[in-house]
Amino acid sequence: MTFTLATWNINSVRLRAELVARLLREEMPDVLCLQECKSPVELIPVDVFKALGYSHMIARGQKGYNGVAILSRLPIREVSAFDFAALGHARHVAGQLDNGVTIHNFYVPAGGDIPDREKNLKFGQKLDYLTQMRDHFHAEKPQKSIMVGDLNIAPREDDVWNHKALLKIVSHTPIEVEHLGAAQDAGEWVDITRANIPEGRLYSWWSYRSPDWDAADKGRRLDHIWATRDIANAGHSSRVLRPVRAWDGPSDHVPVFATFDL
Amino acid sequence: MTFTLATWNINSVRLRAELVARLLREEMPDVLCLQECKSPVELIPVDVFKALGYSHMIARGQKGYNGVAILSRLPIREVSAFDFAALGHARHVAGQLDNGVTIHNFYVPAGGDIPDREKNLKFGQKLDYLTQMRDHFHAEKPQKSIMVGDLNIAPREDDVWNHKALLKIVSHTPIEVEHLGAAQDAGEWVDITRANIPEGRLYSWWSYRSPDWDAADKGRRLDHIWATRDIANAGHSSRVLRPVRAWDGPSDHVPVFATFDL
DNA sequence: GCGTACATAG
DNA sequence: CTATGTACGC
Repeated sequence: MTFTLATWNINSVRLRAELVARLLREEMPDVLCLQECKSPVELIPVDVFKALGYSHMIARGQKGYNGVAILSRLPIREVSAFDFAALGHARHVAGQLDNGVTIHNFYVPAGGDIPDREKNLKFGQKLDYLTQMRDHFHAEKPQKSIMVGDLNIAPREDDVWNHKALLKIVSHTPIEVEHLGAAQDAGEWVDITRANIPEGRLYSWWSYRSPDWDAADKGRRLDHIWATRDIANAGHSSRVLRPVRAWDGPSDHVPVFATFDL
Repeated sequence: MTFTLATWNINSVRLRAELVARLLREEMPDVLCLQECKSPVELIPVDVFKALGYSHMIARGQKGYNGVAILSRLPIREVSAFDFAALGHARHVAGQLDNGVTIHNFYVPAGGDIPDREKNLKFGQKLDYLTQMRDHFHAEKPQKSIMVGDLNIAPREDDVWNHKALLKIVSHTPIEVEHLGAAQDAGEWVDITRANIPEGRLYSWWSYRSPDWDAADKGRRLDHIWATRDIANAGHSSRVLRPVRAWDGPSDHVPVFATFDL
């Protein structure tokens, strides 16, 4: 049995419900994980997604910020919603499919502009969030699990357009990469995207501030799909849908896909 | 020679530049007077209007409020820009055509919610504005002139959907109607719209707050075209373009037209 | 209800 | 550059 899952920071699910619908129609993943829904759960336009066969949703929302949702063609039941670093933010939801596979959907704090926890509260919160993620996955070793989301960190040199220039830019600083790596190690997570596409530059985000994002190509790989060994061993393939960045009224992130042989 | 002029409170000329273009294309008035442009003059999209043959514009603007503009297919030179009641607002501009006809474009203050100058500063300013308008036209008797705009007063019983209910509602209170009448008398202005359409209810504005504006029809005639006797005597016809209220993303006002035999 | 401005977040 | 919330004006 083949299982396709996608993750996409949608930057307002209400404003871009039609873009979500287009992706569902064109790509038909079994599960789509969204971040930055920026909407209370009850205002997410579920009818649009139901009409396309996505009759199941689990989500956490708040008014203008954050928010995560898992849309699914398969039944899914909510199994957790973490609030790492006690921020009171809607940054995680997890569900389990009938086949026993657990899916974690994360939206890691962006961390502000200054990569110094003394000068920038948000940066400290980002590191704390990752530390608690590490501690959680250390205490409860995940199995038969997939974890996806906008982790707001591009860990590898070829995950950014200019490694050297970005070493002091939040999302690519060594301390963030270290913290993310610790969380990954704690859960023994396999980076599925890079397992399938080990070579070359790969980005999932391009800033809105550059109108020539395609030509300049100053991207970063902030959106990730990880899986536990048991799942990763069975075989998988990956795609990053760069063309979606050129859709009309786009998100600054593009969807990342993975297909698993379960 | 026939001369067609229109007045329209556009409620943001930048947001509705395409609606203005549609009106110009479909109706081709010689002159279009706009109010509530809500734009500095230099940010008005003049190119859109130039491309349709409206190569002349005179305007007064400010950042987020008020703002008046006269678009013209004929050469027009600015002859005045009044600041009655010294509000520092962009509420008037006047221009003269090569044939000597002067066109005044006014946006009279709305006056707030409470029709009492003791309790509501804005209401006092509205009355003061009209008093100074009266004094001006008393001192400088207009000739060969047309004056248009959103005067924010519906003077007649059949200019509102419910005369009795609106007697205490700003825009239809007796004191406002009196003040407007005094300004009209001072300039010996002829109400061209009502000279052509003397009978029956006639509205140019329907609130955004009523989704069923058409069926409920709780309108008011706030937008006017007046002319001095010399112009009025030569013959004219009038239209109020109610269907424009149903255009996509409409203003809450519709254009009022007059055609003169000059 | 629908504009604007400004602040905040990314 | 593109979102949101808030406040204000009409």
